Parts: sequence; C-alpha cells; structure tokens
Amino acid sequence: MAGRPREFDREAALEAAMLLFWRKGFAAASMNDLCDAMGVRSPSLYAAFESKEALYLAAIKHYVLIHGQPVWDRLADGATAREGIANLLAAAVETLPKSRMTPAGCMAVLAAVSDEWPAPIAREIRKVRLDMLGSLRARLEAAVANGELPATTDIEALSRFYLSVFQGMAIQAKDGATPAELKGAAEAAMVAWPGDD
Amino acid sequence: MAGRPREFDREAALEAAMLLFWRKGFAAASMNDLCDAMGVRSPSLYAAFESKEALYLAAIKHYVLIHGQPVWDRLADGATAREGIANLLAAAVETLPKSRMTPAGCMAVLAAVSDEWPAPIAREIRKVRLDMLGSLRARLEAAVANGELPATTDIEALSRFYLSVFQGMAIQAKDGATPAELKGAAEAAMVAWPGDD
DNA sequence: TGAATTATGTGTTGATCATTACAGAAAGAG
DNA sequence: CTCTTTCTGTAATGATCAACACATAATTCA
Repeated sequence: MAGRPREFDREAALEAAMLLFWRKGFAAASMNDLCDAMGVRSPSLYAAFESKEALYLAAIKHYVLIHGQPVWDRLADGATAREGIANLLAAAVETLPKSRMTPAGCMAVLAAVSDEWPAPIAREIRKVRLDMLGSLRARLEAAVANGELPATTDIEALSRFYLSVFQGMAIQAKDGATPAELKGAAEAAMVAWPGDD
Repeated sequence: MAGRPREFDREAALEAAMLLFWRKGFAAASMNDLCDAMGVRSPSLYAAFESKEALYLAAIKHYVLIHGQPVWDRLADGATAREGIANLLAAAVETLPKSRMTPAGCMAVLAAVSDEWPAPIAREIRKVRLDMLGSLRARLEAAVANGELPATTDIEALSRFYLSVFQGMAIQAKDGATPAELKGAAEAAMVAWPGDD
C-alpha cells in the first residue's frame, strides 16, 4: 500500500473535536471551528472522518471511553452498592465542574436534549444515557441478590433517583456550580439510601 | 393612532413559537419553521417581535409564566416545607412527560445547555434556573426559621439536591420516562428529608 | 374624501454552512 | 525514474438562514 502519509495525529484531532462538541454542541460547532481546533483543513478532515455527523459519533464514543468510563467504573468500587454509588457521585463532583482541561458538565447529559439533532446522534446519545440507568440498575440488583438490600427494594425507582441526581448535577455544573456545591447535593442524596436512619 | 389592524393573535402566535422552541431549541427552530407554526409571514413576525432572539426571550418569558409558575407555586402548598417540596416534585411528575399539548421536559432546563446560544438568551435561561434554586432555598430557610427544621440544616446542600432531582427528571422525561417512572424517583428523593427514619 | 399610519405578501439579500472539485505534493512499488 | 496512491491546500458549490425592501391593502383621524 502506497500513498502520502497523514500529517496530523488522528487521536489528537479527535480529542480536539470532542472538546469543541462538548462545549458547543453539534450545530454550533461549525466545520470551520472544528478545522481550526483540530489544526486540519476540511478535505483532510473529511478524508479521515467521513462527515460532521460521523465525526460527532466518533467524538462521543471517545468521550464515553476517556471521560465517562472512569467515572462510572467507580460504581464497582467499594464493598457495597451504597459505597459504589457514593463513589460514583464523588467522582461526578470531581469531574463535572469546569476545569483547565475540560468543559463543564457531562457531554452525554447535555447533548441532544432538543429535537433535530441528526437522528443517528440522538439515538446514540439516548443509548448512552440509558446505559447509565442500566449500570445503576445492575449494581442495585446485585445488592439485592447478595442480601445487602431487602428483596422489596424498588430498584427501578432507586436507580432513576440516583440517575436524576447525577444528571441534575451535570446541569448545575454547566451553570457554574463548584465542587463544594455539588458535594452537598451528592451527600444529601446518599441520605436517601434505603434503611438508613 | 391609526394603521391597519394586525390580522393574527399575538398571544396565540407566541404560544406556537414557544412550543416550537421548547421542542427544537433556538438554532434548530428556523424562521421558516416558526412562520409556519405561527401562521404568520416573516415581515409581520419581525414587526411584532423585533428579531428571532427577541422572540425567543418573549417565548421563554411566556413559558415561565404559563408552565413554570404553576409547578413552582406548589412549593408553597402544604403546611410544611417537606409537603411543599413533595408537591413540587409531584407536579413535575405530572407535567414533565410529553403530553398531547406539550413537549417533554422543562424548556428552561433543556435550553442553553451548550455554549453559543446568543448571550442574552443564555443569561436569561441561567437566571431562570438560578431562580429555581432560590425558590427552594427560600422555602427551606422559612422552614428553619419557624423551627420546622433544625438550625444546623445545610440549606445550600439540600436545595441543590432537590434542584438536581428536578433537573434530572426533566432530562429523563425528554428521554421518554413515563409519569410512573418519574414518580419513583421523586418518592425516593423525599426519603432524604432530614431527620426522617 | 384624503392624508397618515400600520399591516400584509412576494421576493430578495448577504452571510454562513457542510461538502467537494481540482491541482499539486509526498510517499511506496516496479 | 515513473506510476499509482493517498494526502494537502485553495477555492468553489449549492443550500439554508435571518432579516429586509418594496409595493399593496386596511384602518383611523381630520
């Protein structure tokens, strides 16, 4: 196989695109903005990523892998489901506020929250958010299975509740909430753990 | 004052614009879409509302008055702050899911959640969301003042917590959660009320 | 009636957008 | 070196967008 070698780093360019999409959303991040941020001219960009839509899908996949996974993996940390969820929320407190490296909020929570993003993107984002619910549900089911929580526990309600807290924290982070402010919300949420008194 | 009378109902047109902005957001609702939805040609629209941006500001103001206020007024319903917040969340359960008349979610929670909405709109929406926090804070402060809650209550944490629940419920409603599903989350949240056991 | 005023409808304007045509450059294969 | 292949840069393409110009119609006031 021959051909002139690519002159830019595909991973670094994808990272730059992800950051711009994260901050601006899909429509507001124009191909011009993206080219500037990625340090690539549009024909090279199209050759490497196919289309703006495909670029977004690659970016959100990159986001989930690099930023989402480490936070949601904390669910498995700790001996109990209670500790796991506390760890998840603690990780959210640390990562949701704007930092020197990352925009505020969770890219997957803030995206495709209005109609008429391209349908494939809306589908994918929705899937990511439903996966969050699935992760919580699975952790709670395991806790019921091993007797940590009573069999009467309303798993559906509890997982939707903690998902609400996480997603609401993402909105507040976007509005400028500090880690200390989010920490208060997270700790208040843990008081709702079943059987506590 | 003379002049040809307006042939369309300004309030009805504003209502239609609000519904479209609610569903699509600012950028995705084109002036063409808006004209169609409002039943008005663009020059009449500009004469009545100045610009797309001013139209959005009028629409969000209309939303807060017509849809937001009734829900947040429930905070004052009931003898205690606990009842007030339970009533607020119950109203959210009823109104957030998509209905025959309204799109899913809360227009103010779902809007301006990415950068580069026009700055005046971002400012206004942010103010609406901060007002939600202020309403919760005020209700909790009153509860502490009249001895309903201990003076040691962390009002800041508790109001941010319930705001998280509300905002997270709005996201889940947008993703298709049913009233029954949201009700579970709301009731789980009330378990976190201080001093309950 | 007629002058002043304000609405409506058609059609346009300049800007911005995502995408691509084309020509030149850089590599490997023979 | 020459051919093929793949990348890069310039500059265009057609589409869509918000906003408006202009002529016409409807109303009030004098």
